Amino acid sequence: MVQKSEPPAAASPPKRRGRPRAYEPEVALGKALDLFRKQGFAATSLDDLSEATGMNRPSLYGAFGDKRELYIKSYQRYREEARAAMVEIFRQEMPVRQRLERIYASALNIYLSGETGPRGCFTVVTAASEAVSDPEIRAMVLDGLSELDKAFANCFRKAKEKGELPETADASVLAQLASATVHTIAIRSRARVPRKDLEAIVNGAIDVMVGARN
Amino acid sequence: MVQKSEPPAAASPPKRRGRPRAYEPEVALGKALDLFRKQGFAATSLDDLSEATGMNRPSLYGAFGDKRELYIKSYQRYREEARAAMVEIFRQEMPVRQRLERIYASALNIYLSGETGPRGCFTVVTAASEAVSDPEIRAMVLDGLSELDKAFANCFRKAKEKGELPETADASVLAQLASATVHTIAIRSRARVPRKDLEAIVNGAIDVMVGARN
DNA sequence: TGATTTTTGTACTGTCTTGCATAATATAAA
DNA sequence: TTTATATTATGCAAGACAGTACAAAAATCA
Repeated sequence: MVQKSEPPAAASPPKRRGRPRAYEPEVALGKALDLFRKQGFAATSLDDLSEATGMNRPSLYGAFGDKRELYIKSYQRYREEARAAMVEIFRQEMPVRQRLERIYASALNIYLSGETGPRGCFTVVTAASEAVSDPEIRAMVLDGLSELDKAFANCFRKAKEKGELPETADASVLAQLASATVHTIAIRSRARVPRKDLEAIVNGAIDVMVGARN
Repeated sequence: MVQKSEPPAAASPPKRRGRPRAYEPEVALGKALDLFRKQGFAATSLDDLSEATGMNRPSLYGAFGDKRELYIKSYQRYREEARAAMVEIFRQEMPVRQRLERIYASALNIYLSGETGPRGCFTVVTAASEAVSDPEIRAMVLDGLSELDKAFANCFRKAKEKGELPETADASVLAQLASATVHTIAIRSRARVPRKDLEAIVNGAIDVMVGARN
């Protein structure tokens, strides 16, 4: 029930009035995200979240609002992390094949990590569950799906410009295949398909998308 | 709370002793499946199931066991239906492209139907949720995933034999792409991506897999 | 008709759940 | 030292939940 009683230790000590927080919101949100990813929304109780974050229930409400709001904030955090990883991979110049390999390696690392089981893709997990009945969550999931599509489309468009792909290649069709490959490994990782099988799927898909390695 | 009070009306009236059932197990299981697909395991209460099936809770227990057993039986029912649809499509001889079109059309019909929202693919939904923590359910999901892979692999192998695909085509790689396409439309359908977008994804994928239509 | 069997319907138990009210605690400001 | 403020911790209230016990009901069999 204690997260780490050290004072914030942030760069600027803000000299806040009142009793100091016993938690760091960033850390707590990360813990909540981990739990939601593992168990889903409905199967995760506030007591579970309280234990995982080291915050008691009233503090959770004060910091993040009710369970649904906490879920939404957890999802936004997830998206930020995923986007950061993507941006990092897109910053440098490199051949398409290599870029795709990096993207899928990053995705596999994210999906397969987790102490008590593979964490999978939170967008996919949320699409399968809460997105159906909650319009606001659904809108976020749709945005997440299309962000991935767009990133891949961009990737293939650039490759065409650089002459790495034939002029006849359809960037958006390839992008949807690339997204589909992400989705299939996200699903399979949840069912604990071994990493090497997932890597084989990725390699086969890359060969089809950009041509087999000479 | 009443499913239809008519007597079984089945082909052979079995003359069972005791008070007759007020429900038909097959019908009730179908209703339970519908609800589980829509809401998932954790978000579905026994009261919900009781209302949907027209059976009261004790009858549910008597007929199907506890909630988890009912979920498992619902999933098995789903698989039987999915398999029946597949077998039907594989019975007749036809070109690969047409067979793929039929398979995806059938999948889309299953995923998009549902009065209160798209029902999606129960294998995918279950993989994302219960499969992580429940080994028995996970085993069933893995079986479902590989059954689809195998069906597609068979389809492509036959196509190679008939000369519809080049000898260099890798049936198992194509099969995993075909499965990935099923998974991506299953996910997207849950986020209520419009049917025509899903059809575009399917058509693009088919073109990549078996070559664009002249 | 009465006994037997099977299922239904009601009600109950104990646990878990969410959300909040209230008091105790720890800090800064006056 | 006192006061104001922000947070923690305890605990409560109302309801949802899973699962079961038990009596009433509806059929067959003797």
